[in-house]
Amino acid sequence: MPATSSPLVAHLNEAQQRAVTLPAQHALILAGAGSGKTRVLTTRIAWLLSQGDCSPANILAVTFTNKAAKEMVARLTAMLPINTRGMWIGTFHGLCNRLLRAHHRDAGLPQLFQILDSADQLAAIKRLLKTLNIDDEKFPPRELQHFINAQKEAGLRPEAVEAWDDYTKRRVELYREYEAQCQRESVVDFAELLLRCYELLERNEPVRRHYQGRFRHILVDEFQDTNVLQYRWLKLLAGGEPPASLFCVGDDDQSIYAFRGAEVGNMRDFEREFHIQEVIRLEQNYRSHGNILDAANAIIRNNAGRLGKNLWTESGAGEPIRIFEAFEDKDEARWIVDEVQQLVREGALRADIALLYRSNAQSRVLEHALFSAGIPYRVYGGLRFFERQEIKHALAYLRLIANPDDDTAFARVVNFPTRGIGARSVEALQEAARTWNTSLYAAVPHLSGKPGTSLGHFVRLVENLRRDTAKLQLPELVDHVLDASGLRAHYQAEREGRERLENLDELIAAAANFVAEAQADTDALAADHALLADFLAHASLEAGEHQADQGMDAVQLMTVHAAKGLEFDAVFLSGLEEGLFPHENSIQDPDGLEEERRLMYVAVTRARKRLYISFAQSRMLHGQTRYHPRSRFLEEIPEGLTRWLTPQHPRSFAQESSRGFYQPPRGAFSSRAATPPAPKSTQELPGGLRIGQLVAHARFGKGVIIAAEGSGSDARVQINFGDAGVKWLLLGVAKLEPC
DNA sequence: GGTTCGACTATTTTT
DNA sequence: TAGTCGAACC
Repeated sequence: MPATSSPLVAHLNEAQQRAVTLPAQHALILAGAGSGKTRVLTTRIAWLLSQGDCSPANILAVTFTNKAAKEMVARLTAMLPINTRGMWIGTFHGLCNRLLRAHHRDAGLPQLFQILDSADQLAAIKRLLKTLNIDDEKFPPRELQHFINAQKEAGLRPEAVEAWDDYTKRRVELYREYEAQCQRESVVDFAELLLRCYELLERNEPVRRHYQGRFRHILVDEFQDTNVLQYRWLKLLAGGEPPASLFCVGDDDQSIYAFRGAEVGNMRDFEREFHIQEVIRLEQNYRSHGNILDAANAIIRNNAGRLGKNLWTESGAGEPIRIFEAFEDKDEARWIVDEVQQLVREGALRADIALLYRSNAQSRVLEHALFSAGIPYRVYGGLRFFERQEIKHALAYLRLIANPDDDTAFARVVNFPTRGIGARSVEALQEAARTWNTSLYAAVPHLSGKPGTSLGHFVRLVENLRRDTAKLQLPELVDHVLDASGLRAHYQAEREGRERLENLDELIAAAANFVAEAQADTDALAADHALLADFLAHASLEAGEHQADQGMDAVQLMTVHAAKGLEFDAVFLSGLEEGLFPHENSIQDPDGLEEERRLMYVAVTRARKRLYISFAQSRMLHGQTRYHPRSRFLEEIPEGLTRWLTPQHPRSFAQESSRGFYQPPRGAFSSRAATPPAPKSTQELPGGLRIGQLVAHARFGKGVIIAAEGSGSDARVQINFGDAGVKWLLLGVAKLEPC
């Protein structure tokens, strides 16, 4: 049967069909925003299976987020009558966890090893520094955490890190100590999951051969987001004899995670190293109207070194992009709220409207305006379920049941709820643990004298928990721990404890849910508390939903990063100002600026029908009023695509000079040095002057008009005379010559 | 052992 | 401005 006549691919466009029906070979699919990427990925799997020469067990599909993995499974289940159970579909971390559990001995880990999330890792590092008596001013824990993760993500163990200066040498030493601590405590951080798994496959030939033989087709989602180690991991798995087919889908233009190690260069490397003959481009967009796509294309064209791609659509041009200039951030927010209300009056669903911004701090003004207007809204970001304090406490007790040597968990709850074990006792215990080279838990018997008693109680509590829960089902186990640990009583006594108690109950529900899903899967439980360990891994690997009432029809607020992969009928993109978007920390560096531009590209392509872009002349930031010129990205949108809702002022001094030859000094965006707002009342200044104009003054020399206010005989302008400083001059008094 | 006060800091974030 | 964190204090 010819490929195109198969019902599986009949509804796909030509490029999609080509991608889906490729023979078993390596492939790179450049999938533009809204081009049906997930559809291609899932249909490809279905296609492979329908061809009859591979079984579900031969498929490995890798994603970055649990959400993406779940969606893939859901779509596949809808598409295929078969069960997806034999397939390995999951996140890099989830799959590595699975491999490490299955081969824990070969990987040098106990079966019930625990997974540290970022917060746990940071706590572990702080504890390490304390034990080693190291000044955390000189080695800031966060920075050290970043250093360690960066090494691991580059595939480097301490002995492989090149260190020339003393500072780096010292950090490498701490990396080594940190590793030893983790090993002692049987815990593994996120980066370690990947590195350990990579090393397992690399060093253990039978294991490697087994998986290389099993996975005939490896499919990768969001390939542009892979880091060095993830790419190596993929190469290793695909590098059997015969090799598996690597099917990578990605979009270099949507690479916005370089700051956390993503390596866009992997796409080029893949193309070269795997001799990809033909990169398939999915350029037909099914999401946005033409004007929006044209704007996105025009913006991203300013980036160098792209793999190249141009989005197009069959739907019409649609509406122009609306641009609004506000006096200050509050006005911007008010205007957005007015427009939102108008849209809702016209019948739009609030949930189809998104308010996007570059950084979280910007949400405050918007929330305030929405709240005042009584519009329901939902903010993405912030604490997630498994990151909540009370949940973390409960999990710490559960972790001690699974593994009492988990010092992070031990330290977290040894005195919570308080049971008279103060900092002194813990310090003494840490000292003992160090001398005897044991975990905190195991060090308790070594302590003699008075501090032993309350610590002894705690150890007995953990022992009892282990014993009493051995025969319990997971939800009952959790329930028992909440009571026996005193957590429930603690929050019951607390005034504001109501919500926390509800969350604890929610944890029991989550456990029940987990058991139900685990039973649906085949995996039988082997050791005691094995299911508990699985549940704990699940809690670490999947921090859960981003809060909030989902049911309600609410306007969606989020950062541009968080919006990646989502789409909305109407998108408001606010704060399009130099220093904010592009962010000032990225402006100096060409690569940073290109990543900001990709971020802008992502933002624009979120909109289906209507896109609003706004900026404010002044904005409250860090307790200071700051004046930012409008973003250069606005200038990159062709004029024919936009409609200014406010008069379009020419770009001012700072705007012109911030690009090209003149780099403003650092801090140029602070209130002192930059451009105050041009008041609406004096947009056209007397005498044919305008903001941004170069003028000459008899005493101060040449300068640029950067602001104006007042009218009539009161009209004043602010001029930046360079060396002579910034002055306010009365137009009626000062003699200014345009030049 | 818990509270309060002042200093400090301030993109983007999944696993 | 506002939120977090650590140290001093009760």
